[in-house]
Amino acid sequence: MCSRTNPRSSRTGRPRSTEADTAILEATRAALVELGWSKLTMGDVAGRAGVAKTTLYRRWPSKNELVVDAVAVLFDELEMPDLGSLQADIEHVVLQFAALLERPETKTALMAVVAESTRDEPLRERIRASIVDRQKRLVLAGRERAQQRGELPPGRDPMAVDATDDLIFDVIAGAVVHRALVSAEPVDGPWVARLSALLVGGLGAAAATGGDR
Amino acid sequence: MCSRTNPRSSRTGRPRSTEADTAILEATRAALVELGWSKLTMGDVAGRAGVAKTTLYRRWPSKNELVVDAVAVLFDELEMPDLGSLQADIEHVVLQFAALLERPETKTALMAVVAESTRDEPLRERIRASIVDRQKRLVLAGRERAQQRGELPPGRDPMAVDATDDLIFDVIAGAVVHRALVSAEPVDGPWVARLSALLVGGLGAAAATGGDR
DNA sequence: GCCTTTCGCTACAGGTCGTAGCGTAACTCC
DNA sequence: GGAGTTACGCTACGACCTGTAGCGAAAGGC
Repeated sequence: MCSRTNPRSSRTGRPRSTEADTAILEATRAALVELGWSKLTMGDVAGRAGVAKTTLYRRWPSKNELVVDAVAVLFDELEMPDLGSLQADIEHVVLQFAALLERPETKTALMAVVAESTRDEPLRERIRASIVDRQKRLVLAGRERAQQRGELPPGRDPMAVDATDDLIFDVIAGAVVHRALVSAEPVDGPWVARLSALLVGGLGAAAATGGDR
Repeated sequence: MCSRTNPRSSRTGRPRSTEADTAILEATRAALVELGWSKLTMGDVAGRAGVAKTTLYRRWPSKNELVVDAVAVLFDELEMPDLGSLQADIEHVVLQFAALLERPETKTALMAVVAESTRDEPLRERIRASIVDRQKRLVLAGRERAQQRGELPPGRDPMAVDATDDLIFDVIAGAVVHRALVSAEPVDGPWVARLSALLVGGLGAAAATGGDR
């Protein structure tokens, strides 16, 4: 009833078990691997994690949010070392992303939660914050490096730069997801080389003709 | 027991009601609009269509296949008029595809069935045959026209041409889907212009430097 | 020690799935 | 026109999952 401005956990009472948290998320990933998204149930996850079903519902409102959190941590692996050229940077990050999509947990979960998010705005925001933004940072970093190297012209209009970043991100992430999940073909070296060549060529052509428009 | 080589329906007995077929598919789309993928149930669809639940199960093994068939007919609208240039053709087909993705039926259903298909090979094949191939034909037609116009060099190696078609398809379809469903930003004129400029530039650059490799 | 919150457990109503069984309707072949 | 075959609507059913409620016990802060 008093001032509760401090969101730093609830100061009093029994604290939530962090072990339970990690056990639940781990159990969720295991269930995704074995059962897939559609056959995964809250009761099953609770059993695997060794906790009561009510404990899950105290932390996550539904399967959707639980799975998002369980998969999101996998995206921490994504890194962006400087490989010396824009094309090399693109190829490296695409292969990393593809490896993530090859894992059965993400393969079955990612599209499913995105599908759910088309009718659930808070869920979409959760996905954006914990998964999408994490990928987008890599695009930003790669573009900035390419500009410093002189491979891309320095952006004058910040709006146009943002729009280009958005476009590149949608093209790369979309193409990889579509290749891996819709076409169901391998995202391997040759394909990635073609994709990055197309992108680098397209960016170069755009810069040569009209710039950032 | 006798020879049943003729697959032209089953010759004897009461034929299946084609009215029921169309009513069910229409009811499925209506349910997708109102309820979305996850809350759509077989019983609900049966009620809307005015048929018994058992009638649904006699035709479709599960919700997945039913929804694929219900959404697939929408992709018949996709057409590919010759607009005179590769870039114009790309922009037109992308805007058409985007309009399809804006519809609530497809928005909620498409990603969901693809997610299911990652663990269901027959379902993936059904999606490929009734939805994906229908889109892919447009890419083929656009590429051939561009070659006839001289915008793209004639492909010598058929394997390389196929690979390029696949790449373009994954890039276009993937980018549009990602933009519309993941980024949740509008696929409007300016964005489409940027995307097609990137593609045309990339294809031109690839042709100029190394060709189809 | 008192208060607060979490935990595991059980039980429960509500809803969905997918099937079985029945009598009836529609159509083909003889 | 009758026999055979298949589809239809209807009801009922067991199995499963959801999400919540209520309980006593446990684990922290003050």
